[in-house]
Amino acid sequence: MIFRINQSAGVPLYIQLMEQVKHAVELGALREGDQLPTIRKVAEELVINPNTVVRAYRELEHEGVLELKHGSGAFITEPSGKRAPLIAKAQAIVQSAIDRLAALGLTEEELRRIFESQLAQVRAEGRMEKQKG
Amino acid sequence: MIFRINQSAGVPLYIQLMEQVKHAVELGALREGDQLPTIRKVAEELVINPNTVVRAYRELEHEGVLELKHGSGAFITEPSGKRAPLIAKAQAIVQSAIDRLAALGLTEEELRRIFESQLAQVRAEGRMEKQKG
Amino acid sequence: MIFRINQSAGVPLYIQLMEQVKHAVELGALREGDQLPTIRKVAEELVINPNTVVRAYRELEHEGVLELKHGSGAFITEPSGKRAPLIAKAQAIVQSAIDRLAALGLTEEELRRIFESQLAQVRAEGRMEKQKG
Amino acid sequence: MIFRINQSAGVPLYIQLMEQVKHAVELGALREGDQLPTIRKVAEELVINPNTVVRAYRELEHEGVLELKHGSGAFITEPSGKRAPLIAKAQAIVQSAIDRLAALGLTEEELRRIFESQLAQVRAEGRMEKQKG
DNA sequence: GTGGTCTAGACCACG
DNA sequence: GTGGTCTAGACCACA
Repeated sequence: MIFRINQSAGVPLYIQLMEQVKHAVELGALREGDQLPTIRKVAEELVINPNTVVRAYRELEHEGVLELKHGSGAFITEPSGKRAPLIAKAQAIVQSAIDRLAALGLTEEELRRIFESQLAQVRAEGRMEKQKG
Repeated sequence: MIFRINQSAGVPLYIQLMEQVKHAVELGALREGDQLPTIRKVAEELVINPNTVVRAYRELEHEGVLELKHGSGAFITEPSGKRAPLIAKAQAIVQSAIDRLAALGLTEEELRRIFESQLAQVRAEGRMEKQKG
Repeated sequence: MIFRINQSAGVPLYIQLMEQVKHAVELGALREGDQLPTIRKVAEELVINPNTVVRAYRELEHEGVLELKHGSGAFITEPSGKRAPLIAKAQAIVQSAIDRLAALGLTEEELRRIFESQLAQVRAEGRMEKQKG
Repeated sequence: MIFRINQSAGVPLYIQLMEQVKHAVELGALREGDQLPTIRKVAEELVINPNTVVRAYRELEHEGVLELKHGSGAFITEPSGKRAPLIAKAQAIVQSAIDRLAALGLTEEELRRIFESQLAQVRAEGRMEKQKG
């Protein structure tokens, strides 16, 4: 697992780290029992505050994605490899939609706004899962 | 123009106001030269502090969406009514994609993560507009 | 006397009007006793609030540049045509300096900042006139 | 970086702060990556409200001069040290012109008006940079 | 510790 | 009546 961050993206660093772990888990790149790099190592590589990595790992632990074992490290807990094909399919759908939207000449910000507003609609209609299922 | 806010959404109020103005402009509901409700009126209607509205209007001014005229009011500057049909088409595309994704049983958060990661890819490949065109 | 204004320059409209009258007086285009266009006429031509013109004329009256005569109009009071050649010389000096600065590739904002900071220095050293002399 | 303000200059405090940061950047006194004093420290030193400093910093962020990093501070973004000698030359030109003008017996206000009108001419003729280059 | 958001309300400047 | 600036101070989020 190698992390990449964007210091000036507006997105909190710990969120960026969390997303990457989740993404890797969803794709099956990280599986149950796999060990994540140590907090110290991640912080050194990215030249960020160790507390930031601690926070990312803590939040992931709360979400049940990984488990922090004192003195031995952080390990993936979720048995989620089976979702990989489903995620792949979803990616294809999203990719196709974005391609069509980009062809319309929309900017990224507009696209994001439309996405969020349509999503809000679906949410309001209760047609969306809230927990994994 | 009537504003609606959600005090407990985690999203800053001034951002919510900004989004609504932008959205209205994109849809053509607000056109160049249209006057927005005064800062005080908005603040009173929503029962929020006028400074919060000031901030939303000022940021929109920075983005070139509106112009604040001292002593006379806030006016839309962007000539963007013609984008309405384009936006409508984009909404249809997004809606359809979200429907298919929701049917797969994905959660909102997963969907958002996939959307952002595919978007990042398109951005990296330079296939996306940065400014309105 | 024909006025021109820039609604979105950030500079108050009444200041813009004042500047134009003063400039015309300095150049000798307006002389003692000359009548200025009526407030109503100016307001109609520029499509601005008559109060704005009133304010410009009032401030100029305070500065002794013109005199408002009830029922008959606004008239230049200042006997300042003799400064015309001096102003012309000053314009030449400024023009030459600006040309050299523009050639250096400086932006307008940078130039203005440098101008103000050097001016502040001269002012601090007391080498500048405060009243006309 | 040490700030100085003039409470009774008519110029908004946040503008005064902005100018000083820009000036320091142009002169090379502040370089890319340099950290500015914290909002609270500036507010305490000048005995002004922290929000006023926030506004100055935020506007500078809009202009791309600095970057506010949540939780860690404000940092200069602009790579502009090489302009220092150019600015020094410009200052000399301006200083010389102002000296000659002051010798003519012009007041500060007249000088400023002439400066602005000649500048407007150069601008209209397109002989001036708009962006840094 | 940092910056980010928001409130409550004063006083000024512009049209 | 408009927007513009500033204060005093609370509470939250991030590193």
